[in-house]
Amino acid sequence: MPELPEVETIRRDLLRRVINKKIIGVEVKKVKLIRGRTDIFINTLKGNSFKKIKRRAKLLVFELKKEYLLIHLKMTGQLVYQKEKKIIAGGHTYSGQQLPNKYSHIIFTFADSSRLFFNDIRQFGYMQLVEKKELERILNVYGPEPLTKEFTLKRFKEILDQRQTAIKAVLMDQSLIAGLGNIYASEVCFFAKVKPDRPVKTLTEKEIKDLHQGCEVILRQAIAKRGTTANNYVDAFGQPGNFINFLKVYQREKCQSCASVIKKKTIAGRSSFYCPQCQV
DNA sequence: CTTCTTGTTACTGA
DNA sequence: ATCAGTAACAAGAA
Repeated sequence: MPELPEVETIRRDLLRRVINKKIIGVEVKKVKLIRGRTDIFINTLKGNSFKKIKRRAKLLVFELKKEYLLIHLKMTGQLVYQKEKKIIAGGHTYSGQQLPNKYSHIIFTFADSSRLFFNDIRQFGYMQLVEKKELERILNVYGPEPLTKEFTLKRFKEILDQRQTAIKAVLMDQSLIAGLGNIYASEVCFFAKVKPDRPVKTLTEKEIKDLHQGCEVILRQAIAKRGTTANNYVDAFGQPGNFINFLKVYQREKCQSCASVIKKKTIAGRSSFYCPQCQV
């Protein structure tokens, strides 16, 4: 499930490969993954090029000459970049995984014959063209980016203030804090030694401080390890992330710190993992 | 066959 | 009007 570290990894992977390359082909195999009109989508992208790639929460923003292409991977979306197919002896094509596959729903071809595949098993992800005004309206709904300096302890306290719900629900709410999903919200709670179902109003000063610090520490570590492949996430080169080896509680059977059996409980409609020994 | 997976949103009720 | 909780979406794995 791509969350902030996974989406950021893809963004950085793609930066040097696709920026300013002319898009010469746009193949749409599944119209439902495009929000808005498909003909406008294709006509706008053909001959265009990406000037910048930004990320807000889990949303990728590709800046075109005039408009913006939004890409959300939701749960099973992949963005995989491949250079021109190499033909080896015997006529077989060589590449890591053979693309396109049956889940490659949208394919961009660049002038140098390299391609960008949008794969999505469950077809929840989407691409959408927006004008600047609409972009601002969409991005304004998100809470602060946890890896920027606007995410101060003071701001975090303001976000928690007066809230009548569990800490993990707050961490996962994109309108309050941008980019954390089920995996990293669970890991941040472990970092702060706080049970995910703790009502926000019962948190101590130190716990709040640790939760705030945990957001930054966990996300930075996860980016350094190129994200978590718990299911089918891959980076822009089709490679899995390595942070799964560093997860403390998410989908673990035993606590990586004290070997207690990890407990599982549904919070805010999502399965939450925690150590009954380490977390209070 | 049933159950489980999760990001986002529409909807419901307080 | 605001906030919190939940069902629904969808398709594949076990």
